[in-house]
Amino acid sequence: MKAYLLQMLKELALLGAINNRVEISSLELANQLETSQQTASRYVLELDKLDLITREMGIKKQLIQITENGADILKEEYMQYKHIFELPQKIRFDGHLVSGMGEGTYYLAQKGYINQFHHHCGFKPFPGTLNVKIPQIEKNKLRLIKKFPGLEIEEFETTNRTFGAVKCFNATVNETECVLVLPARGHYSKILEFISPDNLRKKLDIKDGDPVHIIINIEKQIE
Amino acid sequence: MKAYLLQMLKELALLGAINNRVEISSLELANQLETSQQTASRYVLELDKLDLITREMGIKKQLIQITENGADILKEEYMQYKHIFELPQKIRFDGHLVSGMGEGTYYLAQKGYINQFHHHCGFKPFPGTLNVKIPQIEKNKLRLIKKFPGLEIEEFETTNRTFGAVKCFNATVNETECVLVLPARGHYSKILEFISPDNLRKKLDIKDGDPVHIIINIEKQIE
DNA sequence: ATTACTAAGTTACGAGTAA
DNA sequence: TTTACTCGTAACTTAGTAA
Repeated sequence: MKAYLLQMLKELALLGAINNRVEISSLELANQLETSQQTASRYVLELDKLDLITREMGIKKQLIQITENGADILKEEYMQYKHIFELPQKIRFDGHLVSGMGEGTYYLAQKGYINQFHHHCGFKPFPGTLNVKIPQIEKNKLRLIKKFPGLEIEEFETTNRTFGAVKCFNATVNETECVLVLPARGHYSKILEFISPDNLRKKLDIKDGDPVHIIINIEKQIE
Repeated sequence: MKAYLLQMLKELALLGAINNRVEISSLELANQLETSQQTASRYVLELDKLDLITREMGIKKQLIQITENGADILKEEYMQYKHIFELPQKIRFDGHLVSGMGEGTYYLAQKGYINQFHHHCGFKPFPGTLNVKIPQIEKNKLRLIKKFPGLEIEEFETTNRTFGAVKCFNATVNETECVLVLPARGHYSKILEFISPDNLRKKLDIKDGDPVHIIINIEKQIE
């Protein structure tokens, strides 16, 4: 997202456009942003196109309201600032247990991962990940987590293929300590994968669909 | 300030550059910001020129630290987001009493102001403002206050000159209710002016140099 | 490896203006 | 009054490089 559009979105939020439609002309917006009416108008059109705001044409002025997508972007921004100025905090997710397709087992059978996990985390992971699906709305938290260094497990190659780098964060699932593993690059999945020396599914005594509460510690690194 | 520079400044803050020098190459910054190495390099130069960061050239990479000016800008941004998502909050200042140059008395002798104050605030202001000097570091709070609508007293003209619009906010000075008056446009002064139906200086029993504690209510409008 | 210059390409801006 | 188009110009970006 372009930085200048974020600026405008924030301005609209300050004017109360998150929970209400706000009646504001492009000229008024231009004055707030110290730009021209034309540019403000263009920004509004761009935000609309990106589905970050909705517009209706009022009798004279336009009525603008920020969409959920738009509010999500601002929330993420807010969380970033919070992390800059507030004490390091934990990030919470509510999700529910799902079955992996066995990929976890496949990956955790790779020596390249096992050895690095053992070296950095001090345990040999149970062969298989605990998979938790998180709601779409939490995706901004995920993006935030990825901004933090965590503990990086380097990529490696076998004779067959390359295994990408992953990032690890200390976490708890239903108050039980374990380690979140995220791909270091690439896209966001709605499935979080956790590893542990134990069989987490048994230890937690949970089955598919059960709600789980996750806390990710983004500050303290493993070891 | 340009929106894209703010973005970079925030990125540096997330990397811990507010309280420490951070060793980071322009290429690494470029990857974080999803732009080119050249652009990241240019941003760094611009931020340095604006005195928002300091730089040293390390053995290979540059060492970057955010200056107080830079941190102030980020803090203000943070406060804006806070106001978007948190419950309306009051803004506090600590300052000390100073003498006006008699301008307050002059302005408050103008019918154009008196009538509008009376109409909107329900009282005839005591002829003279209470002037409080606030520290330089609080200037970002002032900028934030100005983002809120408050109650606007319109500009008016006399035969001699034009008197600019002002914004009013409910406030307390040492727990005594009064009204903050700020010029609606133009620059920030380090002197806050308060009006009240009473002679505040007598009512509060304070003299020049005495510390005063101010709370500004940016949400609730007068009447 | 770095940083950062130049030059050319791309995008954004806003005056003028229509609807 | 509005919103938003066109289009000339200003600003920003980046490939190619030098140091």
